Amino acid sequence: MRADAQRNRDRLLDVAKEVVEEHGTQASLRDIARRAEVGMGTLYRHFPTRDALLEALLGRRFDRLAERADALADSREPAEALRVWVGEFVAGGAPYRGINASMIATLQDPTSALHASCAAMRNAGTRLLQRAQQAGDVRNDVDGLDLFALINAVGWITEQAESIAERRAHLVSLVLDGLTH
Amino acid sequence: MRADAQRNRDRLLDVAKEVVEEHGTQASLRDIARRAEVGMGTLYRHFPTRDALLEALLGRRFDRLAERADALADSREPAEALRVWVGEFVAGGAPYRGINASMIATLQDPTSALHASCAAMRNAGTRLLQRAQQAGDVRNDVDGLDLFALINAVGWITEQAESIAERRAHLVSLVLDGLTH
DNA sequence: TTGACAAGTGGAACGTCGCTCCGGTTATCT
DNA sequence: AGATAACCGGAGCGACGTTCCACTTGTCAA
Repeated sequence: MRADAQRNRDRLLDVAKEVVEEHGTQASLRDIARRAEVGMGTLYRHFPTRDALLEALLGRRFDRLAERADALADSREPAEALRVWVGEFVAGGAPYRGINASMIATLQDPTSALHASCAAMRNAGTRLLQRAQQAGDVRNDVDGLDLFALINAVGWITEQAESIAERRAHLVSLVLDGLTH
Repeated sequence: MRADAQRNRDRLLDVAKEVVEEHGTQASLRDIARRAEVGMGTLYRHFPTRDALLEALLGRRFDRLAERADALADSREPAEALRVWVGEFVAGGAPYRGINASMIATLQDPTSALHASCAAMRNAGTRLLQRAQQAGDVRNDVDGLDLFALINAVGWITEQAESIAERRAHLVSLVLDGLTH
């Protein structure tokens, strides 16, 4: 990649991070290009779809959550590991409004640039869940998709209203209690 | 109201119902006007905001859910009444994609045309919850907002993916079990 | 060092949207 | 029948996502 292209790419990512934290994953692409002092063509050259841009922003976050799940599996009791991970999952999505909707959309679209890292993260969560089930801590009629659906649901609702966001930990706790024996 | 105005209003509502069921609460207003064979001015004259249009479409639905809560309170055991109502709440929102987001937004904006009927419905749900708590069926560290948040969260997630929608009843059941002793 | 050219760029253009506004039309009442 | 208030359609504005292409510039071989 040419040096000027690399500069523009870096600059776009910096600005995109800022704008997405401010306006969510539905932020205006034009606005991002404008703030990066770059034409629309340049933005689209580097990130042909909105997902491609989000992938660069969120992919690492997903990877880190997947790693975190594995680390917790090694260091904590099954039920507690699951609890901690879910808490971090929900809290971690907070700064990026719309991230939960993006995750669900991504997971259904195998062509999405985010698909792989998102699926890997979901699988890591599933492993934590199964471990807790084998330990007898979690009821057996729950699978990874149930877990993923519920934690995204709670993540989503906590970004809809400040009064609900304040209860994030409580809502997570209520839902997890429903999964626990 | 003049006869022609009434005709246009009725026609707009018919078409809006159709289009919203097809495209969700974020449906294009221009599209609604077009399909109703009416100008944008006419649409905005009758429904000055998107909420005003939704109010006409969804208000009755909310009222009916509120009444339903009261009826269930009279005819069922507290825990079962809550369970049935929550199930109907979540299932009933299914045909209108985006309804859960609209409800949360509406509830935070007292100027919204939908605010009153939405708040009334939430209060009806809260009464069912409190009744179940007094009967000792539901844990006491849950309030009406927790309940409302959770059922909207589940409602929302079930409109995000067909594979999740299939599990609607199961997810509702998991969440309710978390509230139950 | 220089020249050719692939790689990279910016922004105009198109069709969409929500929303406002207004000149023309028409139902209704006297 | 005529006046008039209510009602109408759609043009216009500034935003959006996305595509496209004429122009500029970094790079590398000669």
